[in-house]
This record gives sequence, C-alpha cells and structure tokens, in this order.
Amino acid sequence: MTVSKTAEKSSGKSADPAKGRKDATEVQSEALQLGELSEQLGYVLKRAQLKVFENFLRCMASLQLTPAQFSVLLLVEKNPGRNQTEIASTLGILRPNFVAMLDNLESRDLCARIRSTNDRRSHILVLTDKGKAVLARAKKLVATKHEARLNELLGQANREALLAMLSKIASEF
Amino acid sequence: MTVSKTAEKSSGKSADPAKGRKDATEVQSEALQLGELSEQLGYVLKRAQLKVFENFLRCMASLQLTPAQFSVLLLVEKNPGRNQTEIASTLGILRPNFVAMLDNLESRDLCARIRSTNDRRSHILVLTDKGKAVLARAKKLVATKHEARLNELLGQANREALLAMLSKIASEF
DNA sequence: TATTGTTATACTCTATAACTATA
DNA sequence: TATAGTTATAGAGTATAACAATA
Repeated sequence: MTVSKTAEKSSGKSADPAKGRKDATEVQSEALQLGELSEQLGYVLKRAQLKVFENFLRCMASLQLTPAQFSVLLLVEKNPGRNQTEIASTLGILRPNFVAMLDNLESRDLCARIRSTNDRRSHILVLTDKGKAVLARAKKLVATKHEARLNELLGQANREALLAMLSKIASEF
Repeated sequence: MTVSKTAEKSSGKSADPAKGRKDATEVQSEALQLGELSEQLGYVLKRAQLKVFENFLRCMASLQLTPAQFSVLLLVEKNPGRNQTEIASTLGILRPNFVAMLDNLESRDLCARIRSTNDRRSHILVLTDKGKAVLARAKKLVATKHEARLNELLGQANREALLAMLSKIASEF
C-alpha cells in the first residue's frame, strides 16, 4: 500500500546545493528526514517485505516462480491429495483467484488437478514429476541464494528470532 | 502476492473425521501441514505485514487514514516545503500514482499544494491546520492502540529488535 | 533539452456475486 | 439445500509513456 517497487534518486536541483541560500525559508535540498516513519513497524515491515520478494524473484528467475507459486508447490507437496479449496484457503488465497494460478501451474506441467472419486465436485491436487523436480531445484536456489543472503545479513540466530516474531504477529496479532 | 486479507475456516466434510477410513489412501481431513512454508521468511513476512496493516486500518477507522496516507502526512509534517516528487520518491510512490492520493488528502483539507515561487513547475506540500490536528490524533491512536498492542504481544525490547532487523533488510538486502 | 505535475493506460492482486455440477 | 470449482467483474496497487507548463 505504502511502497512501490522502484526506487528513485533524489534530484538536488541547484548547481551547488551546499552553498548559500536566497533566503531563510528555503530548506536544504538534500535527503528528507524520515522522522517517526522509521519507527513505524508497518512501514518498515512493508519495505522489508518488498525487498525480500524482489530478491526472491531474482533468485528464482531461472525457474520463473513467484513467491505465491512457490508456496503453492510447497504446500501441495507436503499435502498431496487435498483439493483446491483446502490448499487455497490455507494460503489465504480466495478460491476464484486460485483458478488462474492453477491454470498457469498446470499448463507448465508442474501440478495436476485430478477429479476426486469420493466427491466428484473436488479437484485433488498433486505435483507432477516435473513439478517435484522443479520444486527441488527451487528449494535449493532459495536455500543457497535467498536464505543464505539473509543469514549473511542478519546472522543465523537473528534470522530465527525474526522469523519467530513475525510468526507470532501473523498468528496472534 | 501470496496472501489475501480474508481467512476461511477449513471444512471437515465427513460427519466424524476422527473415525475409521474407507482405505489407507485417504488422508486425515483436518488442518494441513504448513511444512517448510513456516520457515520461509518471505511468506511469514507477508502474512505479518497484512495483519499489521489490517490492525492499523481498524485503529484508524475513526480517522479514515490508510497506512499510505498516514505515511504521507508524517513525511510532509517532518519536511514541510518539499514538492510532490520529493515526498513521493522518498516513500517509494511513483509520481503518477501520487496525484490521486494527494487529490484525496487535499479534498479532505488535510494537506495543500502550493505553487512554488522559485520553480513554478513545483507544488510545495504543507499540512493544513486540520491536517496537523488529524495527524496528531492519528499519532495518538497509533501509539495507544496499534503500537501498544504490538508491545503487549512482543515486549518492548523484542519490538525494537524486530524493527532494527526489518530496517536492515529494507535498506541493505 | 530536462524536469514537474499530470493524464491515460495496463497489469497484477484482491474481493464479491453468481453460475454449474455435484452432493 | 449446500459445497467445489469456475466465470465475470470490480477495485486497489503498481508500472510506463507521453503531454503541457516551466526551467
């Protein structure tokens, strides 16, 4: 909501921004003060999330998997035989929006919809062999490029503490 | 990307989900296993961010301010006299998208665009008196309802550690 | 020629209602 | 009657190109 994906350099329109000013009302034309914004958890959380997703996409460029697609593959692998409603709702994806997502994954032969014999309204979801292979490669990329970078930045212990706090917020806030 | 704003209850379609099964292939029809998903920082980060924004909106319902609008008011208050480009780019908002946002805030008499005398292309942004008053009330709501809730959940020290780590990710990742 | 604010536009993500086929 | 998957659609949020006024 607050933040977009592109950063932009600040201008600094005058030739010598450090020199004398015309009058006292003119502010110094350099970086703005974030002020209380840098203490707003929501603001920092959003900016951090965008950075993490951006990095995830870069790490996954060769496999063309978005964070959402990766989460679907992971969940289907862990819970084979569940239907669309169960997978979607666990991920917080609304069923209507899940249809196009699955169409995409299925068209790439990463997962398959199988009509359930128990309840012929349901589509059971499973990973294809290719889906399993791609997911295995994706996990490796995430571990060696994405998570490794985070561990490097924060340290293993801090990364785990961060995850624990975010989980608490996600489940209890 | 991964997560929507509404949660949904899982079904549990059979009358007695704990009792005997038809055959060994049928899975237990209760909660799904998140598996590695709960270790994915991006996934947890996104879900936490949605919860925090949701709570922010609830706390701000009386003032009808979104996180993005709050961030604009905060930044304009801290940096009066800056133009649209400077405020927008600092927040990561693209200039074209900032126009409608400002139209909204200006129509509610919370901030004003003033044609700069130095550079008549620029619109200098300032908070109106009403804007200052509303922002003051917003800050109070955020402190007493929103941040207080977070401190209650995490503890003051943890909340600060969380903020520090997220800031590091936002700026260095 | 370059920049500011703006318009137009498009694409993604999210959300709701309603249809169909099954139960 | 209710549920699963689907379609259609609408609204945010985000992205790019291009224009008028001004520098």
